[in-house]
Amino acid sequence: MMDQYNPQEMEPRIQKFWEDQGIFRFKRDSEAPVYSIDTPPRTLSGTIHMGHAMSYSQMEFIARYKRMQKFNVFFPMGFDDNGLATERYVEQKHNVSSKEMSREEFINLCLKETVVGGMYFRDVWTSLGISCDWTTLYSTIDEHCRRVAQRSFIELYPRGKLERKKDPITWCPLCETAIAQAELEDKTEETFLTTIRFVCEGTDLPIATTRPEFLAACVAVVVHPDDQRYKTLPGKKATVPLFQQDVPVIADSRVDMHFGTGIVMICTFGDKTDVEWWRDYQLDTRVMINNDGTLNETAGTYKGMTLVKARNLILKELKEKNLIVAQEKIEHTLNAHERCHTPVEFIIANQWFVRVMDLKDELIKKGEQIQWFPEFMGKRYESWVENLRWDWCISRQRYYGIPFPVWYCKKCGRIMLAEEKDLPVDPVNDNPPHPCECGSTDFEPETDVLDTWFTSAHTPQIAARWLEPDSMMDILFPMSLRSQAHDIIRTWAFYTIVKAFLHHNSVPWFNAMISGHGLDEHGKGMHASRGNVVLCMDMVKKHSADAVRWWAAEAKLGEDLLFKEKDVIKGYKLCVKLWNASKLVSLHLDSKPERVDLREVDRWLLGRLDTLMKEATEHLDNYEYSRAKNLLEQSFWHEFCDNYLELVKYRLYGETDKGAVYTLYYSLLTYLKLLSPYVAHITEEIYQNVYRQWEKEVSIHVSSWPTPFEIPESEEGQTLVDVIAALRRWKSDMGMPLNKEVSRVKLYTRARIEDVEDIKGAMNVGAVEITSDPPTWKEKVVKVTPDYSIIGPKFGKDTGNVAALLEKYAGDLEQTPQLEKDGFQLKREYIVSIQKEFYVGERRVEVLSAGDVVIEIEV
RNA sequence: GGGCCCGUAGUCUAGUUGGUUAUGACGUCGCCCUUACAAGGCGGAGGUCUUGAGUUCGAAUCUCAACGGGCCCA
Repeated sequence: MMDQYNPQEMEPRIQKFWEDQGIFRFKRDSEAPVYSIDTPPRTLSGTIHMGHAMSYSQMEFIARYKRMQKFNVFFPMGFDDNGLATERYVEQKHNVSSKEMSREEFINLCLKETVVGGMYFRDVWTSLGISCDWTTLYSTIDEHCRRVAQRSFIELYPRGKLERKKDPITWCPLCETAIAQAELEDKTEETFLTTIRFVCEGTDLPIATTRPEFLAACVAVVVHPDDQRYKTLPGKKATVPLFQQDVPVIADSRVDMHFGTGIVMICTFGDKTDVEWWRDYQLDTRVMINNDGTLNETAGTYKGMTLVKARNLILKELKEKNLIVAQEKIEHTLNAHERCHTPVEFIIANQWFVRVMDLKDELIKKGEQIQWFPEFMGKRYESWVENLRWDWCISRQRYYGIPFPVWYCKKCGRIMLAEEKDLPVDPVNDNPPHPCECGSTDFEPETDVLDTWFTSAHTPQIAARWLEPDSMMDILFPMSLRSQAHDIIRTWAFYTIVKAFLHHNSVPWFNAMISGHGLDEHGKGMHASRGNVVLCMDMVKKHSADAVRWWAAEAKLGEDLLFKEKDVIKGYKLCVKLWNASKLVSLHLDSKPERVDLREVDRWLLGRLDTLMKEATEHLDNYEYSRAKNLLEQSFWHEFCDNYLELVKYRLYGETDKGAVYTLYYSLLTYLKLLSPYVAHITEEIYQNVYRQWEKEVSIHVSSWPTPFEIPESEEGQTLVDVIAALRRWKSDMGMPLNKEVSRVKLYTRARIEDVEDIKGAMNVGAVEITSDPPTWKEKVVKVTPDYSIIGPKFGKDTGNVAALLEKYAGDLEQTPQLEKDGFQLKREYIVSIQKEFYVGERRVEVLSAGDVVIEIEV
């Protein structure tokens, strides 16, 4: 029996039921086709807010839908607790610094937080009803993941795909580690553009720069080859002020002639383009900064200073020596580390790289083999790969990560890799497998750790237990779907494609569903620092998990969704409506109904549902869950509740109408199934209460996705629904109860109406007459409402007379837009409304229209 | 500067293989506690579909340009 909708009691009970029944377990031995999802492992951040709730809900809708399509759905879950994100979280939470504790101690603290965080995540996802298979749970620091990452390393190195080189890399001075190109973000900053006087063979050369502190590291100056001002310069030497080194003048068309003076200085290394030009022209290297950000001997008298301090002193010295030509304030964009927003520097150091620059063409081809939703996201991937200028740096000078399986021979410098049987290893604590070829047993362990992405690029393989005795790679890889947000196309998506290509010569997944972000009500990302975080758990407790999920389903694929609490409330209202409609239906079901002859209105509803099923299915097949949801919402609320339920009620009281019961049973079941991927709990509860006794599947979520009844949409049914709706509106306007008796109704129409029982029954009409003749009423204007806001100012004291004339000639004004009467110009627009009465002989009737039908009501 | 996405009532939004009167919700105003539901029902007001040009019998929809917003990369 259905009482009241009570999500607080019901949802946890339903979640426990799902878990107890193992509804979401992947079935290894099943014959059913597999649908696998490469899910994003959550990083440890201490909170799960509505943005996270949105993105996980979206893949969750697809998982539930595919399950009902009878796929054996693999929906794994993992935690990405390895790496900088965790380190920073732990440092902040415990107010410690990784540099001030022992490596061991810090790693243990991270591991402890990982366990705490993991439990929290599981609680939140469970309370939201995320239908992942918790038996698949992994963490990117666990033994299997360490083995996968290290195994990838020892496989790729001998194949020449990895390289250790002393090369410029982007360096985060705050995190004190190398980072990859993909981890940079743009940051706009206001700064000074200073024009400095260089000298070239006796003449002055004005060079504009935003970083005068890099003068000591200047190795070349560049002009545009077409720049008439500097036509003669390329090939000559320029002398750098203060430091007096001579540098070549180069011509390159990448120089913006119109920026500054049109001459650019190249330093090793002030920014990314410096590195690129240094590479292209094989320029000298004058490294000026140490890894701690201070200056070295190249900076001469500025040695030992920080960049900021040196900058001020250099500017001062330039000014004193009259070497500054101009200075202006400008906005410019620089590169910052996306995790801490610190502007990056460029240093040269020994680091490990994955050689992705060699693979660009093939990686673009792989991208083309993946179907992207929305389609344009594929172009984002492609343009990222096309524009790549750096190999992927995978060395991180951190602690909490997966170690490189590498030692270096102290005697001959050879690189020693771990052997596969020993993985995972920690070279700091473990010994190399055998002595070096040179005979030495004296080794230096690699103390850097691998970039987190080196591991999380393997999420499909990790979830599929690659290389383990229980590997499911053969049935799970490539995966069916990757679901992620667009901001990590250049990291997670890209790296995953790289790894799948290198190890399996394959795409990692066939489809990629790229979502937007869940933002706060002003369109800003949710961050603790902004104080705008709305926790998923709070909204679930306040409004129900289904309400939160309904909100999440609002987001169009690929687009951002703003959090507005009233939209969550909307989800709650839908649940209440669904609950109450189901309650009404359930009161009239006492057995599984047999198929019987249906009335036109029944055929209308089932025909509409057929269309709905086809459209919703098509949308879901294209991952357009929000379009399917919109159609469902409108059909359920308006067609089912407002129209069908209202007009079928009269058939439910008294003797059982088998057609009505049949239609209600299957239409409600269909709506429940179609809605179940979204509002998963309430649909399960109703299924269990109402349908489980007659339907064989243990849960609605493993029942079959509905298939059409193959009933064509009924035109006559549509006409009847329209007529009944018009009569309902009319009664409502008249302030009549819906069941108030109407003695007679006459329909003027050419539409086919053969059966008027539903009009009589639903609207309590004594007799219904149908004619295809045109109506022959006499019209009588009973009330004219003039627009006093127009005629008042216009006619002044004559307003009253004009109002009377408007009333008198209202009928004529309907035929012609204006008339002159008694010296007044009367216009149709002076009238707000004309109320008419219609008469058949002396009998007054009400007249309504509904589609092609004109309705005459005897009153 | 390059690439991509977007512009529809006060707000959010549907509709984009061209086809009558542009969808729904929130908000607002009015009426109604009709036995599933007042977190409900019915109705009203509110739109130059950013602007301009083009293609067409016909454009929110296609083309071009402009303006505005967003994201990514320089």
